[in-house]
Amino acid sequence: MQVVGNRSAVLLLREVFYGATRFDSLARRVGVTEAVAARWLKELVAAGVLEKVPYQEPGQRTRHEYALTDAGHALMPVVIGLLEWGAAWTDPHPRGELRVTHRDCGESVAVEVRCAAGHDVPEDEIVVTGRVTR
Amino acid sequence: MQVVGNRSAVLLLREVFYGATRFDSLARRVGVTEAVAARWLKELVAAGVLEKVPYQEPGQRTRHEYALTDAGHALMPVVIGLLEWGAAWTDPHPRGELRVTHRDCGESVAVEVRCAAGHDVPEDEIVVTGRVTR
DNA sequence: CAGTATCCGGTGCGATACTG
DNA sequence: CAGTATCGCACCGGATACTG
Repeated sequence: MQVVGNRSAVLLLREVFYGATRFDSLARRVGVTEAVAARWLKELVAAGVLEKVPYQEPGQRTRHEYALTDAGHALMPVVIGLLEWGAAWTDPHPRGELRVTHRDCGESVAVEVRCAAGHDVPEDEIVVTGRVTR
Repeated sequence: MQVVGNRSAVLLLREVFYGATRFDSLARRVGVTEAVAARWLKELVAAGVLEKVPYQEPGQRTRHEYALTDAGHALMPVVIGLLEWGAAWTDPHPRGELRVTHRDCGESVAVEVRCAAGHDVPEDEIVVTGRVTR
């Protein structure tokens, strides 16, 4: 929650997932000031979910882009789940159709809960153990 | 993000998922004051992810418990995904082993990204369309 | 057990301005 | 394009006290 307990941070993460990589674009798309974007990007880098990758376009000066680390990629199911939930349970299609699809077959993707044995696990078959109900 | 952009709110949601239902227990387990718990529980009820259900134990006075609505249940994959991520990428096992398992087979559960055609979708096969990269 | 009321310090963030 | 610096207000949330 230290990482993801903040609105702006999650929104920034989402934009990187969408494909935005540059500071300016991220700040504008999330709708925060540069100061705020700078702060949370720094925090996300410190938390190890984003990293600044330098790159060079021919004839251009060196730039760097924000990219997901392994830990960041591992968070994407959560982002996708949130996306899905928003689409299903909040006001419909704020603007413009957004689609998340499988490149190879064109079908839309969704998150599912499955067990290690491969079963689809409906929520009422989930058991949580090891925590005291004080 | 209005619903889930807040640390305490997500933590409260998690505790309900874990099985806590009563005000007192929720506040204590999340580690916030009653005032804070009251505020976010109210917000979560207003957002339609929790509801207060009255119940009666024989010989006891009427009480009510907080329960997940359909929208709340739909958020659980996100909570589970967060749980999983925390277990995999942050400091290990803060205290006490917590396990999330499939009741029918005992295997641990995880969230997976799949497409409507049933394929497992690795992250690099995910395509996001319909959003301008300004 | 289930909250409500008040006080008050910390922080999130917008606005604005400036730097390489 | 990629930030940093400062100001000021709104809001988050702890401590404490009180109610049904």
